Amino acid sequence: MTTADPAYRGCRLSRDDMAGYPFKEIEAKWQRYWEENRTFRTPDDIDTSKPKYYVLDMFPYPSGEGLHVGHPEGYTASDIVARYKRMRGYNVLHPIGWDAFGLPAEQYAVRTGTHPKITTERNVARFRTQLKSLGFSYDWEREVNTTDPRYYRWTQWIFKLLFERGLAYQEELPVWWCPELGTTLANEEVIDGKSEVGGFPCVRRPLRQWVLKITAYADALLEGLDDLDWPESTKEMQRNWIGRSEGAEIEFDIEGHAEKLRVFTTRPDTLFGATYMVLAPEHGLVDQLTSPERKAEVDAYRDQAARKSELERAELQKEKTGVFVGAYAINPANGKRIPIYIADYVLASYGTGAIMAVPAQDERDYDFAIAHGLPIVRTVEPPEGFEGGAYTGDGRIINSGFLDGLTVAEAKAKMIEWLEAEGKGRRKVNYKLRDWLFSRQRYWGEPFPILFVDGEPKTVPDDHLPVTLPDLEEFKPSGTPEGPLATARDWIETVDPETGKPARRETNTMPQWAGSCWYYLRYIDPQNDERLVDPEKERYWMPVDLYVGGSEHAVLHLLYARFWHKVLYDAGVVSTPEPFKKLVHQGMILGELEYTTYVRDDGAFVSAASVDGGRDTATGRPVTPKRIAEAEVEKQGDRFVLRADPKIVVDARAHKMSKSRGNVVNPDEIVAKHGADAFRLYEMFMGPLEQVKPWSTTGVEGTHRFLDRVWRLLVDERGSLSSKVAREEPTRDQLRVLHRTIAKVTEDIEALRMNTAIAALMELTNAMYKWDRVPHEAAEKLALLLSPFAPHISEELWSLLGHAESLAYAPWPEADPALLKSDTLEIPVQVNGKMRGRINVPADADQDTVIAIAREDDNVKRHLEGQNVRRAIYVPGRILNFVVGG
RNA sequence: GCCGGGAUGGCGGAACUGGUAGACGCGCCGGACUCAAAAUCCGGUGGGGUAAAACCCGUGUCGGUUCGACUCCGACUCCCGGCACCA
Repeated sequence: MTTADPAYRGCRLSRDDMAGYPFKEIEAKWQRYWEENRTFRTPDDIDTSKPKYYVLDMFPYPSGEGLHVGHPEGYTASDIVARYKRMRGYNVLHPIGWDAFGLPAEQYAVRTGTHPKITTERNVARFRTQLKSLGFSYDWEREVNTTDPRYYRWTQWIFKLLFERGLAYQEELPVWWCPELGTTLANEEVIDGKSEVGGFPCVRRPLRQWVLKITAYADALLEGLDDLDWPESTKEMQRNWIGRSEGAEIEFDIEGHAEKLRVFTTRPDTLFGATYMVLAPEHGLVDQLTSPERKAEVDAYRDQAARKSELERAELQKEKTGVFVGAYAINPANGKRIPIYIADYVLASYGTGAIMAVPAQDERDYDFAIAHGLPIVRTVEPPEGFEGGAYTGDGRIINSGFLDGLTVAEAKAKMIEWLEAEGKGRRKVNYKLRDWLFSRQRYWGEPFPILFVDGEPKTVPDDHLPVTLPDLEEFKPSGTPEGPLATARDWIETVDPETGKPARRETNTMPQWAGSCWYYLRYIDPQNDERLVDPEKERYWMPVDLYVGGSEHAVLHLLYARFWHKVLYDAGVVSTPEPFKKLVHQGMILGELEYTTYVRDDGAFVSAASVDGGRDTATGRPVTPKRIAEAEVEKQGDRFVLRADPKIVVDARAHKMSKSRGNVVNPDEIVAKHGADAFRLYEMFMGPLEQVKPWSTTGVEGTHRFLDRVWRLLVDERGSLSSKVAREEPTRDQLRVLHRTIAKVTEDIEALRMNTAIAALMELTNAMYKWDRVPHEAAEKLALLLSPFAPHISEELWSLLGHAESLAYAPWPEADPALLKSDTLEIPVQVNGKMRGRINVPADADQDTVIAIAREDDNVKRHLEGQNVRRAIYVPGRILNFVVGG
């Protein structure tokens, strides 16, 4: 680092803001210093003998709204760790970039005609300014942007790799088609039959699509989870999403037909109890199996099922509908004829799209059997007194021939053995995970590096990458399943560079997930035009040591990224099987706590306890919610009531921030009013990082006040170092407080407990206010400890304390264990587990001494008076408990 | 319905392996400074009780283990997040 330019040091700190320290000048000054001195630049040629730490933030989508207060929460936590690790001597990689492809920019383009590139540039510029204003220690020279052709060239390169490895294929698939958006959507972008963006109705229709074979990695993705330091809930969500289940595939003969019916079951042990079969309405054999006299009914049912939205199918689940197709299958275990039905409670997309129904051991089958008068044969003996219909627990096998008397687990194994010996079935593992629909009919996404030559797809040669997006005049979705790119004739019609034959380009583009699947690799080597990432650099920096981002990405982004990473690992491009070693989700920040009353149409207040569905339950008349001030309510028992009329219960809760509710907090305003340091500090002080927590305006004022106190402790009215700061040795007591704080802050940062680390710094400051003079050393340590949290003020204090260089690489203070202990201890004394007094004892006092001192305490003495002390339990240094009585 | 997380003062939260419940901050109350206000500084602040103490109650509910439980065990209530006919 270069010596601070006198221009910075001489920066006049204006005194017009009498209310507090001059944070505006300080923050602007240090942001400029860091930028001009490239303080947080992580060089390409690095001393690799030093340990590394890769701290990654989930990069933002640069929306037109700008940053919201949720972004800086995770970003501040990771920045604290990055700054801390630098001071501990690590090489730190702490980058940021832009996930800038996506629907909003395209929709904006449709509305206004503004090219998404323009919108994106504008939004990125705004985000960049906002992030810089918060003092994050990113290496800005490593910024990546998924919409930059130099970046998406490598996204395309990875797609080629997937294609060449047989992991990308085309298929006619029923996909969600949204007429309003004029595009298809992935399953996860459709909620209850409506588009996630916009809430427009969607229908399913078949379309030629690119699909990635993520199912080939299902087991690897499942097993890889075990060793990851990730939130258990997220790992569990991924496990459920993959949905591995073990069982058997069984073949049923069909009476009078050559075809066999294959089903998947996790309960092969119950085969003897299979009394009918069900096909999904979409199943391929339905037409063949339907008898002429049943055809009308079956067709009607299928039509009806096809028209039902997912929502309706889900909501009508109480009633199990279905129709008999007029054919029978033969149960391979007992040779019995069992009827075949179609019913929409069987999903076409899972397993084989057909099931064997065992009503005695499956609730859904039981409901259906009852509704359609089908036989129910128990094959597992329920426990005595069992009242329900289907029994799904363990027990002894009955009515099952050669399985009788076994447990469920034993019978499963034996049945599979039998099926395999008889050639009627086999062991089988099934997954809920489906292959990943990877194409979108949009403009603002990565083009596929694919040419169709003679109707066959082939990849574009590497030296012709990237395939760049053509500039369009018109961004409207064509309204047909062909995307907007279909209108770019000159772009589509091209020549295969390898054969010279005419070729057509793929007009689909990749989904937004593509760019975010591998961006963490590009940060390592962002300018490399020869390779995706230099292998040597990759080996040094990977894996990501800490990844911070929202839990809304718990499944999709994090699963897709792991999938790509594993493919790259198998291809030898990366050196680790998993990309993200430790993962943390920041909790959502809600709006300020609100008190809400309900006002009836006649103007009367209605108690929140008797409001349901927007109506007063007593009179049935409509009510409107009305927000009221905190001063108007008081707590009574476990609820809040109106102060003026305690019969009226008031709702007290914090809501998600939303424009419609008008409770959105704008970070720019907070920074302008209280400064970036106070803002960062407050975001961390609110509570545990992972927890959902409500915003509080007075809370920010509190952290601002704390920084004012720190400033006034060390700086006088003229902006110079206070005369209280003295070149003198700290006393033993001062050292103890100081070193306890060092130990606490260090442990807390390591464990990401930023809230308690800040509390410790506040305690230290409170203690220092009681000192007559502040030893220089103590002031320095305070500045260093505070610097990861509130870097600007800390740098300014550090500089006032006589340092010419930034503290960004100053060694982190070490706690001396010898200084943590005090000479005397305060020991709480209990009698029969109840607190009766406190005594002061020498730190090295033995049990007998402690007991003797305790017996002298007046209050303890009174409780021991005339009592028989049966035991005295002394936990050294912690507590003493007398057990008395008969 | 299933899976995961949670419930502690007026509010956000703290209490690490069972050992002083309520750190720290907000809010509120009182005092100092000021003509006054703001800002700042000092003190108080779970509920009851007392002149002050003592003492009693208190970590969603009920029960258990223990010298001792916010913490461990069992049952339950409510809240938040996710999945949801996955055979």
